[in-house]
Amino acid sequence: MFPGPPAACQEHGGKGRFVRSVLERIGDKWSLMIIGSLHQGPLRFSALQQAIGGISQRMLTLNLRHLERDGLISRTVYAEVPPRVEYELTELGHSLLVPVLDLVNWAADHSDRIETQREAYDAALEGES
Amino acid sequence: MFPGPPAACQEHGGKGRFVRSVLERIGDKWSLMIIGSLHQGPLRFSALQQAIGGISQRMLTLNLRHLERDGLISRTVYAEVPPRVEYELTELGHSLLVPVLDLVNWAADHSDRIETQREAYDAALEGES
DNA sequence: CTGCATCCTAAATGATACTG
DNA sequence: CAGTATCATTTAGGATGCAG
Repeated sequence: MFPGPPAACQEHGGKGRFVRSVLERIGDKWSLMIIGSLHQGPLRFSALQQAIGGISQRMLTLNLRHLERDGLISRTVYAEVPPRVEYELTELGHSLLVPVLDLVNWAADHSDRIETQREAYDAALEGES
Repeated sequence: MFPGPPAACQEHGGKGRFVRSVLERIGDKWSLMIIGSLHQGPLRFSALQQAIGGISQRMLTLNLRHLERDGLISRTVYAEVPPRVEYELTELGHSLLVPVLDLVNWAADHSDRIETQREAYDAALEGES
């Protein structure tokens, strides 16, 4: 399943085979934000789309299926009109929520510093050319 | 810079504007693994490529530039023959390392359970069709 | 060894229209 | 409302060749 011959994350014993695919899922463009958006409880499809902002209906659907496949979120359909579908973190998803929120908080705490770094980097490039 | 009109991660005050771009960088397919691979100290280009496994030269170069631009890693060129280039986490990168390693450890701890979930999900789909 | 440039393919994503 | 399906576009990614 993994192309490279050497271990992906050798620091975690021999079972690192799947660690990589898990990281790839977590490292999806939207997964972190989806999981983070569900931290306070279940949300329905449209609410989730609003909370994330900028994600298309198609991408949200696809990513939700992926996360559901991995057992990180659950999908509940209510037989009503109009139909209502709620997504919620599973127990497994909640355990992932802890490190994910740490990461989101880190991003929030350091976002302006990174912004500064980017500007400095870009400015230095202009000076070279 | 962000398409969606509503706040990206509203749970973090008004400065959530850049949080999203930071999360997108962190959520890059390779960034997590690159940062994780540097946790024990500096690595040169080829060593990094081996440690990650499966990443092409081009992608590694590009991702390293991105991380360098964000001030997360530093690039040091040694004037030798053959040339040697070492990449190392900056102070900012080290602070990110903490939550990143938590995430990697989570992935390692739960990879087999997720693998099971995936198989169950796929099996259930076959039963439907 | 490092890494940039180029070409080319595969995958991700957006827009739109349509269905239960 | 919550999708699915399709098409068109963009982007990521790999392969190769060349340069410092």
